[in-house]
Amino acid sequence: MKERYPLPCNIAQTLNIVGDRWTLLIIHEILVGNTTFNDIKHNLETISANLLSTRLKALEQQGMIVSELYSKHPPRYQYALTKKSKDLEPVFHALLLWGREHLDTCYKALVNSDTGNDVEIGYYDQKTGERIPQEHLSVIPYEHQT
Amino acid sequence: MKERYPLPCNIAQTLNIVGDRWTLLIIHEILVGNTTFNDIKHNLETISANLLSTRLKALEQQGMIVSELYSKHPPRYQYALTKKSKDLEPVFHALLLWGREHLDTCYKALVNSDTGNDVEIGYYDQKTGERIPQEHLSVIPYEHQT
DNA sequence: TTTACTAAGTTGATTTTTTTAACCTAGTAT
DNA sequence: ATACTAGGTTAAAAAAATCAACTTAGTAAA
Repeated sequence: MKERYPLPCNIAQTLNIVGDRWTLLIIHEILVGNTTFNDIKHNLETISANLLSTRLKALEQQGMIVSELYSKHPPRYQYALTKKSKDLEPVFHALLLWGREHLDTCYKALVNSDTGNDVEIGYYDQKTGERIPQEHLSVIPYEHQT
Repeated sequence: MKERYPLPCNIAQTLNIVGDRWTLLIIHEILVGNTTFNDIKHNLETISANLLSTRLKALEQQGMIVSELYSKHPPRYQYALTKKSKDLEPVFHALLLWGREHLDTCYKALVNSDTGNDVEIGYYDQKTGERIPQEHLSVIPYEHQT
């Protein structure tokens, strides 16, 4: 595995996996239910077949997706997300909300289906469940396992 | 402006602005306080000077950063984030947390500075302030302004 | 006052990635 | 028999990124 960003940083290392052109959009298509090669290809409109093929293979190698034969005769595949890529949802939501705020033309909103109100991202203490104000967030070095 | 991803999707349009190689990492460097050309360059290690130069110009055109002369003699510039790019913080936090969970070697953690506990991303209703469980989140089309 | 060094880049050549376009193999449908 | 669809592959061309050298203006040291 060649590393594009050889930096000791979660963000850089995460982008080594999902930061290639089209990759996040491909995962997002599968997430919203477009599971076959052509579904994805048609929805992403301008992606080329060979690049989609390359990306799907790389994602499978990374354990981000699995491909399964859903029809033997004729052979037809469909792609499914693993937990690893489903866990990107907050990234997608964060990008969507940024777009809602800052794009000239916004296409989607994230709402509370109970109230119809707009949703915002917040930070919560994993143990106490309490909401944490921005000022109390702290990025700390994490001594890692070898 | 040539659009890389010509799709009616907040995520694609947002990635048209910040999805180019190195771009998010450059913004992140400025966010953590590395404000001069060489600060950024040295911290990103393998980025080339011309690409950094190109990206900074594009980001300035997009209103993501501003450059200011901080020394007239000799002329020295430093880059600062605008609200537009500061609002990417949830994206960075989401990427960091994904890395914390899924990278083989994780470098950083996001904690509650009061308790030292790990932080997780959650969603709350903009009006009521209540926390919203995943199942009640809904992405809806947003009729946009011309 | 020549030499070396730093900040903040620019320029041009090379390499890597992406895109474009054509092609392929099964199987289906008409 | 002909056309069409799913799910790709291959090769060539174009675009983007990297590498290496160079620039300009100022500072510092000998």
